[in-house]
Amino acid sequence: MAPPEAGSTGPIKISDVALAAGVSAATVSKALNGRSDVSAATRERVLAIAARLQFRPNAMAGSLRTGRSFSVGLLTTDSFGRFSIPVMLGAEDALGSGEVAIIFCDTRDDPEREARQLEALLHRQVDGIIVNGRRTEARPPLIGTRGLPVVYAFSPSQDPADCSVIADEPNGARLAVEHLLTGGRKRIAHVTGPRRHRSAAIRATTTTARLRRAGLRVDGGVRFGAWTEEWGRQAVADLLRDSPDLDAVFCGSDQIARGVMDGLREAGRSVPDDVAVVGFDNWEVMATATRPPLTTVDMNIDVIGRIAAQLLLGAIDRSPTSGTTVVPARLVVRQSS
Amino acid sequence: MAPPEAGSTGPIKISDVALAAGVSAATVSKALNGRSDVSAATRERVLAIAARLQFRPNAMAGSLRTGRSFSVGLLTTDSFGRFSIPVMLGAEDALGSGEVAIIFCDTRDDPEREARQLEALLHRQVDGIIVNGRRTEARPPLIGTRGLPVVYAFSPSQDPADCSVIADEPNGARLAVEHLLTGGRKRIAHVTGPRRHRSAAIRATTTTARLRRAGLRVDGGVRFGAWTEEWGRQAVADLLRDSPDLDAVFCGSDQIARGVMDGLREAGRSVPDDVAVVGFDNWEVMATATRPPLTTVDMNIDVIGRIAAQLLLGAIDRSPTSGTTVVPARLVVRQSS
DNA sequence: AGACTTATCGAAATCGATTTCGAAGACGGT
DNA sequence: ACCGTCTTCGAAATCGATTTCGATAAGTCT
Repeated sequence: MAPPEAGSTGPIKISDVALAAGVSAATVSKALNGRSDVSAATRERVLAIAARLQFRPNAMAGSLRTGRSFSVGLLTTDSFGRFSIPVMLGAEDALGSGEVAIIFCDTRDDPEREARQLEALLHRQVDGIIVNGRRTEARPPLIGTRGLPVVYAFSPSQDPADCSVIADEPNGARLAVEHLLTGGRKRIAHVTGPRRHRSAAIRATTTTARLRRAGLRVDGGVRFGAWTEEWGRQAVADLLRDSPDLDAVFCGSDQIARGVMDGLREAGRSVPDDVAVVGFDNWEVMATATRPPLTTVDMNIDVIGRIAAQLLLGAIDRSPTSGTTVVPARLVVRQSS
Repeated sequence: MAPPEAGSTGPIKISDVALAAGVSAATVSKALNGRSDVSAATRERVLAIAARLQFRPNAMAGSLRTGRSFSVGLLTTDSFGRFSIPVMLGAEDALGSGEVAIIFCDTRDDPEREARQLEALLHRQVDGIIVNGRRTEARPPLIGTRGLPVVYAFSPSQDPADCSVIADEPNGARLAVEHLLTGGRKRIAHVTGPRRHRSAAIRATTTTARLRRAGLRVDGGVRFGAWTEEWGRQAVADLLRDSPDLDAVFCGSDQIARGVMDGLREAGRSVPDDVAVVGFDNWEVMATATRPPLTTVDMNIDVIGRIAAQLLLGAIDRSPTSGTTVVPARLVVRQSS
């Protein structure tokens, strides 16, 4: 019953289909790709046989012809995946989940390794590259890309002419402060990361400015420290000593917020009744584990990934975008405010 | 001075190098690949010119010839990256960081999507596939892989003949219990995840068995619940009521351990003086943020990824491995025990 | 019937790198 | 001087799918 399947070695090639259908490989190709000069009867027969044989065209042969590999590289310094995973998921959506493959490369923060990975991606003829990092500091642009489209996601390029997609951190900080102001809070403190981190500096500056516009000051002054719970606990202890009647704390990260809330609880302050707390990052595992769950700023990193991928596709299709695209943040309100 | 670089359109091909060197493409190929029938003088000249032109052989042409794409798919249901990222990093190491590319595919837990992703990977002629999930429950094997090498990492296949690499959870649980016993603890409780989760069941069974071997019982009985801090807090409150003189809690996850430690502190018990706590997962961000830092079991997921990749490479080289490989866990001792 | 259009198909070239195999030249030995 | 050997190189085939273009057959029109 079963036909001899034409030399059963290896995967099915177009010539196998052609042989089984009694036509040439050219006709099979035209039938499968909807070209016009094939009769309806032949087309149907070819389609049926191709389906029965589970024929899958060899992507590499096509790529060799077209010069497009239908794959992009994702070069990231974020080994933990905190920022690279959302970028990747967003990009995957935009790239048609399978249409264009994402090749993941972790540089482990080693420039030499990054150069090697880039070399490998070029060798592999990727159609474009998304560069990602866990810092919002601008990073040195890739060198030696030889005209290949590159989009920087989350961590922008130092060259403003490059195509970068970043989070709107000032907007995020403003959303948080305005939310607290709307809730009637007047004595708002700010605990954040290291002063030298761009993210910390920007969020602090924006917070200070927005409060001044409301005729207020950062209660207790901006507290720079580390992105850790430990620092959150310590900072809130200091704050409660220096300005005991604060009624809100805006934190530079969810981890800090966690420490702050622990500190407040241990000091006998209730959240949100006595003190409201707002975080930054919307790191679900942190924000939903606090007591009560944490109101926080979400930078929409998946959207950044999606837009980066869209811009990359545009650049691949010869309509490159230059400059920086800013993605608005969003406030996720839970019970801590 | 600069030679005309032979029709400056697009990337450098081997024929461009051949033209510039005044030899044939065949000779260039042999020179670059260290074949023997090229004179030393010619080889050096070709090498110099290829370097000057920054020639990079087209990987797709080679793949078309050899039938190998030098890429593998990583098909995962773990969108959060908690388990897929370490697997990916380990695999990247084993795959020579760039030699073999990793194509990341997230199935979003949707079987239909998984089938599409698989189809795309096959179409792309990947040399093999690593399947990953966030559960340790056995999962249905991939169907329609047509002889392509597949290795299941962390989340094994239901078919015991498939090649799976999993964590040694019983070993992990034993390490934790023995560590507590060595520390002189006698009244050891166990708080873990949902009873229907394989991981929870295995860890509980192993814990019970190991304690019995020491002539002890699980203090207060195994407490099944959820993988959350909330559950950890609640469970420890119950435990302190039911068996107030417990001196250790082994937790099924680091998140539970966090809740347990918070509960203990609020009940006035000190860790580790009054009660020792051991977690499971070594999720750094959790384990290092507790007070004091958490002793916990590390399943060596990166090693699982590395071994999975090695087995996959073996299978690609026609020496397939069948059956399940178990990777030992390791105890990371911090200050909570 | 002869000229012309249209529909349908296949042979061959193409993409870029590699490999096989034959050709040509250099050289040594008798 | 002639034959054989060894070295060095290049023409051509190969991988698989697509596309161009020419060939053939069928049908249409005067």
